[in-house]
Amino acid sequence: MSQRIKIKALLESEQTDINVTVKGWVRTFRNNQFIALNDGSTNNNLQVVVDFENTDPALLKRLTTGAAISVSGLLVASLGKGQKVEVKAKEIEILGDSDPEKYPLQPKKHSLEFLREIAHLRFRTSTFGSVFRVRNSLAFAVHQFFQERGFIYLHTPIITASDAEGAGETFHVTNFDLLNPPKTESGEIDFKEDFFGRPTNLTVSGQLEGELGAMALSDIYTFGPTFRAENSNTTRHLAEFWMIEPEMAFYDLNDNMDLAEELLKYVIKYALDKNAEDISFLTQRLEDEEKQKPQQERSEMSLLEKLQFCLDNDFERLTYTEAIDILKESTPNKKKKFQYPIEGWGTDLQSEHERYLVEKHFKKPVILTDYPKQIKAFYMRQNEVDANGHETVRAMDILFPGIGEIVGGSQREERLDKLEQRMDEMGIPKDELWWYLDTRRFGACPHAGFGLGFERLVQFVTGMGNIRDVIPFPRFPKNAEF
RNA sequence: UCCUGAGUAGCUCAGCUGGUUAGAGCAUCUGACUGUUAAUCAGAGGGUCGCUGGUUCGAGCCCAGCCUCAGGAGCCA
Repeated sequence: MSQRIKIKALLESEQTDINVTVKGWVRTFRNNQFIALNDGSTNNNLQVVVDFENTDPALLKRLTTGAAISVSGLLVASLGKGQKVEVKAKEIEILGDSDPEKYPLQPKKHSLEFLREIAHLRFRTSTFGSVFRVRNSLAFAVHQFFQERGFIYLHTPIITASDAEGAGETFHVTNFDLLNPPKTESGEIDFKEDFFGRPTNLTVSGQLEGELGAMALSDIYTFGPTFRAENSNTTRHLAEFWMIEPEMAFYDLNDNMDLAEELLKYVIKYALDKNAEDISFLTQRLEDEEKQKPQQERSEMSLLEKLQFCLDNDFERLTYTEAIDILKESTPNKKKKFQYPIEGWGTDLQSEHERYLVEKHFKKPVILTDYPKQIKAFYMRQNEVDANGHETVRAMDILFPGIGEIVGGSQREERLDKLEQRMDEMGIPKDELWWYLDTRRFGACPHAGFGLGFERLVQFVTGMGNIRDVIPFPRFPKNAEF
């Protein structure tokens, strides 16, 4: 018996009239003779032709949607129009039956909402097959990008006692009996008795530890899961998501922006090359979906065009202050179309403002820098006070069309006195972060880094509207199934 | 968490101003056909109308509470 060949390789094969063995899952069985077989190696199905007149009817009945089968036969040029080659089956073995009365996936269109409820089976659909092949390519490309540039992949802890954002809602980690935790004499929970001897939580970011690595290895990156216990119910938030966080010694904010832009273009290019068929399928899927919408809400560019456009154009870079000026003078602001009118300098931009800048004004990815100090984290490097008395920090956010903030980063504050002063102002406990402050005591140097939300990147490249559809098993409020 | 909308067959939905046996398309099953591309044609089966309570002679429809989902907002990646 010939060895099993994956369908992707088989469809690309130049040879015909050879014996092959393929294994996969039945998508459809048409006309009692045509099996559309898929094994996940490609979005395309292989057509297997069954000689139904000389095949046991009992076997034909078991060729149902979802069944796992093994087929041996002759690879031949197809007589039909939909495909170049097909396999004339000589031998079919049912490896796993699939009861059509109970199998939830039908040979028809399903809503993404329904498929989310059967996330364990949705990999078997064309859409999710493509999404997760693209996700895989993007993850690989991230590693390749950094490895080519001599970055060290650093594993930062999942369980930590620190909270990098200062205020992010965290998931607690404990092995206490929650109904009966040890108490101190004053009646409070006694964390000295807990597993780690102190309160701990799942990490919200590997940044602080990443900085420690960069202060010796020069260029590091992390790529791992992070956790936020925020009750966010949106198409852009998850309780468990993957983040890429490079941290570079001797980088300033411009170097940081250059690297981030280069990374994004590199991984998008990689996916476009590697997953051309998947992205073309997803482009078509999105187009079909957009046809349902009124003309005004449809996007001007197709998914493929959007990705190509992103590669071909420099991201627009401007300061927060410049952005405020543009927004102040913008038509929607003057016509009072913004739900939150631009009042003046100092408040954070709302989603509608970011969308205006990216989707209407510049019509391309935008990097905003130098945000007001008050709305950003303690570790961002402080700028000199400007002529208008504005206090800003060396922060940068990359905004993408349809996604919003995809990257957030900054040049870090390396000056111990400035950093401590800021921590005091913001009520960050210095004693708990003694190890972080040590990097400013011993051989401090200018450095910078950013965080890239991996799922938001996958959303952008696949065109999927809901972030819950670009991670295999999404974690969000009231849901931890699978 | 807030705002808006939704929850009716396996899926996608319709169901009027409250009225007696709750419908369609697709899927499934049975039969026919056999080079199909989400095959086609004929027929059949399939429902705790999200849950709990209330109003009413009578509730899928009205009211209250709860649950879940979707879109938007906030928080952010």
